[in-house]
Amino acid sequence: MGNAEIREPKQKRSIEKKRRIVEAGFKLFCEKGYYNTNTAEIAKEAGVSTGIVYNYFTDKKDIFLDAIRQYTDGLTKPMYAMMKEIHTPIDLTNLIHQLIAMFVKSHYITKSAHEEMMAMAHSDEAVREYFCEFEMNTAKKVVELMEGVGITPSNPNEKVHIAMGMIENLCHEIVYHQHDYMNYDTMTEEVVRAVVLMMSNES
Amino acid sequence: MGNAEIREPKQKRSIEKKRRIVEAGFKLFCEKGYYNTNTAEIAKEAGVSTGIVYNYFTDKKDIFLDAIRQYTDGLTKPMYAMMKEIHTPIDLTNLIHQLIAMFVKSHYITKSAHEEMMAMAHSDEAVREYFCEFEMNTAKKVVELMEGVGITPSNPNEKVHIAMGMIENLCHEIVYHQHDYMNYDTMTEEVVRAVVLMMSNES
Amino acid sequence: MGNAEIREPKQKRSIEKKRRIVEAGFKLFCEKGYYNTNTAEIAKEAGVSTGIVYNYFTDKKDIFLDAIRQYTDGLTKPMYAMMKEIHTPIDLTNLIHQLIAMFVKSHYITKSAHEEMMAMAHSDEAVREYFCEFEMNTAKKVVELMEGVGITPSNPNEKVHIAMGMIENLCHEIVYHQHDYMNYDTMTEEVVRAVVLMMSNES
Amino acid sequence: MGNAEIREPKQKRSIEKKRRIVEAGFKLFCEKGYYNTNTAEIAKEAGVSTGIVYNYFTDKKDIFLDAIRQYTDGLTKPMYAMMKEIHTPIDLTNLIHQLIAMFVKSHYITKSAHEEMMAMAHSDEAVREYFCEFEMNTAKKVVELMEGVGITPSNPNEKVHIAMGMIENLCHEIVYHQHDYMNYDTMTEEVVRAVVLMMSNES
DNA sequence: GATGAATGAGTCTTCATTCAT
DNA sequence: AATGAATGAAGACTCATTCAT
Repeated sequence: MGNAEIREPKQKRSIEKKRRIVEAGFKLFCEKGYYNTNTAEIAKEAGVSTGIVYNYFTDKKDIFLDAIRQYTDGLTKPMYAMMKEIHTPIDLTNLIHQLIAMFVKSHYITKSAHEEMMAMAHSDEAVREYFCEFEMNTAKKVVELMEGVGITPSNPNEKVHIAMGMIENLCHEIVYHQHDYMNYDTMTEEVVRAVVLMMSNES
Repeated sequence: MGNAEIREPKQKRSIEKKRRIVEAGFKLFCEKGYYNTNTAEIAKEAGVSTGIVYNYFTDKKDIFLDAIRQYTDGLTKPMYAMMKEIHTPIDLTNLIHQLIAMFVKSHYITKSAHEEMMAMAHSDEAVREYFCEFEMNTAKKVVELMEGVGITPSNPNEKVHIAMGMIENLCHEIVYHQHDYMNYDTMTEEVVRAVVLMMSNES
Repeated sequence: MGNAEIREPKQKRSIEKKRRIVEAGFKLFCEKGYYNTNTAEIAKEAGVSTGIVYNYFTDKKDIFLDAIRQYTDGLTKPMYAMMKEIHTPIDLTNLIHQLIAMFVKSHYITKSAHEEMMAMAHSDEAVREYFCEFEMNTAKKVVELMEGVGITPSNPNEKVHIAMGMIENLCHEIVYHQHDYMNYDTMTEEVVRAVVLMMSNES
Repeated sequence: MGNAEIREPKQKRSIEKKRRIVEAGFKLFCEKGYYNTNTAEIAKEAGVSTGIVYNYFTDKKDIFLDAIRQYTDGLTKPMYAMMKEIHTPIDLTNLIHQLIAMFVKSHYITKSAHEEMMAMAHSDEAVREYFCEFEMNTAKKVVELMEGVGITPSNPNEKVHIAMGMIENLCHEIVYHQHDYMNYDTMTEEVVRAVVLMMSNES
């Protein structure tokens, strides 16, 4: 039946249009959630007609998948860039601080993309797979980069995973929850300390 | 809306019926997500008619709110119970291990309730509020209990929050992601070590 | 996902409602064709809401399938009934005349159901299958009935098929085309004569 | 609508392009039906842009009308050619056999064009009219040709119509339905016999 | 209290047709 | 003449909620 062909835009204008749709979708998904955003809104936000969306994406979920690709890239690219700049000797404490600052900034930008992605991962195999691979790749990359600068803890995979989770949680806390019985500077200090301690435990 | 009165069931049979609806909703929300579960399914799973659901709940979201109440209770009650049993002197390492084991068990039961809840928190003020308060109360309670058994780290609020986040992440990792490049026993060891180290840092 | 359950109505009122929907669909499909009839129109014509249609049918095509079932039943039932009444000795000429009269009447009622069905058979496997089986069963039944009254031509299957086709064409001609350069009484006479001749050719 | 002028192409290249579009449309309509074929597919199959289609045709239905013109021409031209070659004395049996062979061949080529056309005739006045006239003209022409070779049955119009219908049905049966309880050689024999008998009945 | 049939607004998606280039 | 990206109206189907019984 529907052999609507999805064109991978090569023209500059088309690329730009596709980008605008993804961006619009991403923004709305984050603000209101996937299921509370309809395609008409996305199209309107992107400044295009509803029909054209389906020239670039197979369906609504396809927009979402592209959106989380953008989100994860936005998260990892600056991290990798930062870590490539590092040269020994390293002040690990300082480095983690910088990483956290960077992540917090990303979180402010990407808003609630992460939770939305996690939630989608329940019911959607493609999202789950993407997310799982993303986590793995990121962790591996970080382990590599750490090795490159002489940080070689025992159980590096596990530690990196734990540390990334802690940082992730911290960012969320800072960006969203704003529990007023906590001091976020203090919390950050504690996270940094814990991560540094963990990574210092040489094998 | 209208003047549909939501009755708080006093009769035993009614209480039981309401409980069954919440349980059915909880189960299905976890399995398939809030938006992929419809009220007819919930009613069927609960063994009641679709109409009766609206005698006990104002709307679908109301079921969800009750469901997450059940989820959080299921999470915290066993924890509180366990911690009340503790008497000094404490083997903190062992205690954390036990806590993790307990959480993992809860996670296996409650499945993906947590992510679903987080995702709903975006678009729904009531959910967000509930969740925020829940986290705060739990953390405070834990701090209290810790004090009671003589564990008094510096920045207790922040540390408890961080530790709970780590344990939460660990559980998720164990229950869902199954990254095969990681050893979960090792990961657990590392989490326990980090938490113990953190909590041992007396003020 | 959608496990919308199609209920086979047992209640009198429900059966009546399902019947009304099929009838409305049948009428509109015949008048305007399958693709020019939308579900809202069917619902309106049946005097029900659009939603309720999907309680009784899985989709639009399901209505169509039921409609053609009704059409074919309407076609064959009176034929079978008539043939059962026959007792030897037979006036074959008279019988064929009666059959044609009956079919013409059915065609006036069912309008263009037949062509619509044939057209649908192209693109839809279920329709094709149903139609093919229907033709076979009808032909076999007719052969049987003929044997029962002592009409035993050579190649009965083929002849019955040919004869039914001729009668079908004749009916269509009479009901729809109204070519004014032809005399339909004459045409009928000729069809009857040809069929009688064919069937008289004993094996 | 508008003032979109449909140009009747005079240029060789344009004529060729229009022909390609009709051919593509015809092919796809037959394969998948009118409503399951979209203009983009037709354009692609024809190797032209979607836009150019509307330079040669007012709308989608216009392509269809041209396509059935092509279909009917493909059907009648070889028939007329064959009948012109005939000289008395005639072996009517043999002639009908040849005609059937020719029609079957046409049917294999044109696939399901006929049913599609019939179905469209319901909802579209232009199609109905075209088809009605086509049938009439063909029948008249056949009667003429028959007279030319000395075949002059009583009621020639009616008989030709009936005979053409029988042959049409036979072809469809052979090409599409493939009922395996029938022998198509036998069926063909019977059709030929019936037609010959009918035409031999001189007035 | 209980049922489940009924409602109809809302959603994703398609596609004939147009138009800027 | 030609392109193919863009439009937007229309349609099939879903589902939270209501209400007659």
